[in-house]
Amino acid sequence: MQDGTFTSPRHLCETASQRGNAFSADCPTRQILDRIADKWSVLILMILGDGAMRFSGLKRRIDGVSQKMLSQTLRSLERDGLVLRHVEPSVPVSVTYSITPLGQELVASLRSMIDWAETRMSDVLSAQRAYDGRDGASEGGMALQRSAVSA
Amino acid sequence: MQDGTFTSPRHLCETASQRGNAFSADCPTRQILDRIADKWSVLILMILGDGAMRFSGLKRRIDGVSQKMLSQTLRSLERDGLVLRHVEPSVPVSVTYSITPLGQELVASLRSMIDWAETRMSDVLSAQRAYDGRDGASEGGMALQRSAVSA
DNA sequence: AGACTTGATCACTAACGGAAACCGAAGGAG
DNA sequence: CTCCTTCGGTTTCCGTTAGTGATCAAGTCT
Repeated sequence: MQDGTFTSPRHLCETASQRGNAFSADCPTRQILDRIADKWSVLILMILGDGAMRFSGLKRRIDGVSQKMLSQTLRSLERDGLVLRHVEPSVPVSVTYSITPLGQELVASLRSMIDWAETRMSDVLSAQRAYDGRDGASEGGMALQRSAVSA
Repeated sequence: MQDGTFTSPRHLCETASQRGNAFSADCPTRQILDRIADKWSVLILMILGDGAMRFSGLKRRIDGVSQKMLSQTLRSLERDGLVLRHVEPSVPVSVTYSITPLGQELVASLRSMIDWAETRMSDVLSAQRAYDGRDGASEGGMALQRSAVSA
């Protein structure tokens, strides 16, 4: 039965083509997707897309991020070539982060994603309320629904 | 000192404005961002953006996803009003998932994000290789670098 | 009856994420 | 000199979550 896991087409990815395929599990694109499809990465890139900023500035701007996640995410983004880290050996060390051209390309897509989330927020919220209120109501004949198995 | 955490501007969000602000921790947009900034959500929405598909079809198409994560992610997306779930009480139950107009809007942004990831994959990979090889090389005077504390 | 299909769920483990402590260098107060 | 502070982190502890494999329920075919 588990053999079925491997019968799916591996798609072409590690072949000569320079283009990745996010749907194939072993394609590096999948790792990259997992990295950039991250709450903190998106917010950091969005901010740095508007200009360089110091560590403490990012922490102040991104409400609710912990030092650990901020430095960890910044290091990932630096490793991926999306942000630059500049250390100023001043009195107390001052570290400035900026975005690379490669990262700037990505920011454009992310911006439209955030824009969608901010404008459609209320639609999503009402959909959630509708979904949460649908269960246990006047539905009587749906034997194959999720509620039928929950016992 | 910890009071500083709360001195940051809460931005306007739960006010009269219908528009969210992803940078404020208590704005619903943040939750929505966390939901859609997810590997599996992105891949599912991308596929459903091309047309409806059954559970097993999605599982076959998205290489490496488990049944649990697939049904779990699909239910989240359904709750958020991004996908529709249609149960066909046929011989073995057949469940078809399709995208909503709201979800279709989002797919456009996601597509450009994936497109970036697939085309820039090699750039990111070479940046990663450069970053991983930078440590322990001919750097002699960088006392404030990360390597100084790693001992 | 036994095996198989489809979609969902359970038990369990590995990894993630947050709070807070600690660090290391430099500067100032007492 | 010792204590305390700032900046940019790292480490530790621990709860939550993601992820895997096995299982389940219903129904059909052999």
